[in-house]
Amino acid sequence: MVISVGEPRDDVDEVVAAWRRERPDLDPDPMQVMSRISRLGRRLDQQRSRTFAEHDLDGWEFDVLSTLRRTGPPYTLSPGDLVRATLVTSGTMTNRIDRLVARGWVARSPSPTDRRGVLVTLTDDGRQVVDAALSDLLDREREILAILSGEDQAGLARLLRRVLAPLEPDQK
Amino acid sequence: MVISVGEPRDDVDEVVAAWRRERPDLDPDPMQVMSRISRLGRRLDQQRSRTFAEHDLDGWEFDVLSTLRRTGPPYTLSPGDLVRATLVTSGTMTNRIDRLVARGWVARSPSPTDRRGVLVTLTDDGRQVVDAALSDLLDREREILAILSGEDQAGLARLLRRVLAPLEPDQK
DNA sequence: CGCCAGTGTCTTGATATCAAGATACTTGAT
DNA sequence: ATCAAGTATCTTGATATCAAGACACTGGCG
Repeated sequence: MVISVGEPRDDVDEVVAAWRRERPDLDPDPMQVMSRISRLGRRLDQQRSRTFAEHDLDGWEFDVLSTLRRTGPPYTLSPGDLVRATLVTSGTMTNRIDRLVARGWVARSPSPTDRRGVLVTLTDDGRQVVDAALSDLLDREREILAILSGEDQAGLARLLRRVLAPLEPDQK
Repeated sequence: MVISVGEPRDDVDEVVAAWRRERPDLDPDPMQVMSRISRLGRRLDQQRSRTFAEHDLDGWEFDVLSTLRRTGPPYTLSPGDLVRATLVTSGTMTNRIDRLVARGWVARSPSPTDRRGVLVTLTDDGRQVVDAALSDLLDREREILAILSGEDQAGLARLLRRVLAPLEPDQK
């Protein structure tokens, strides 16, 4: 993989160069993509934490509240729906819902159609918090992406979609 | 952002469409990139865990051992170097080194030049484990990326580098 | 109608992580 | 030579997460 003149050099370039030196028998090219996705995931999480701190909100809280918010009125999903949307285990979701109930941002109620089931509903307070935080989050994300042209952003999204789609279970 | 015919539709497309409906006052385009990076980060972690399980290795163990391995002989770094390379806190790294010492994969020794300092060195066992795991990891990553042409992989790496570089501290 | 494999949620116990701070040492300025 | 500020590592206490399993209920099939 050739790095054209004028491109910034980042930590992953150093890592790949080091592997070429130490393990010349292997081709480290996949890291050019994979390590950057990992590192970006962590850096973006750090950014998100900083943005949400201004709203007294944790990243995981936003994940749950925003999932409920974007479904539209009556802002209700089952714990199982939330598990599938957020890539955490069921035990983790039980714990998260407990804490969001304690904060007054969601309410639990029994499902009227399935006696094993529970419904989780966003409260008015919860909706206000997530609405304000989302606006700030998008502003901050837009700033980070401003280094790319609109076309490059769209191209990046398209390439990421193609890699991600086969990794998501139950395709349509 | 227009989705051309023939592109796969993924969960993030659904999320973005939902936000356009529920918050038409906001532009959710940044999510097309940011949410996919987050989700890919988690999915790739899951893949890595499965690959490493065959080597009785955890993802965090690989992160530390591989950082030492790629520096070349004598495979030695300070805890501080490892902290900076792996994006975890110093307390976490102390704990990780403790466990790797217990496993016999690294050894601690006092720094000869700084009496506050410690040196962490990969053992022969540690080197064998990380060498075998790296080969498998790259094979698996190559399979996942095979959905893209070589050119698209290089283009994706280039776009990711441009987004990541400004988020890494102390640029050169 | 009654059974049983499957499903939805929660509980338990172990563990990895972080933030904040303690401790010991180094470095540079005076 | 001394001191203050900075640096490197480790400790502490709180917390979020996961894997595995318990429990109650559902829905299809004989």
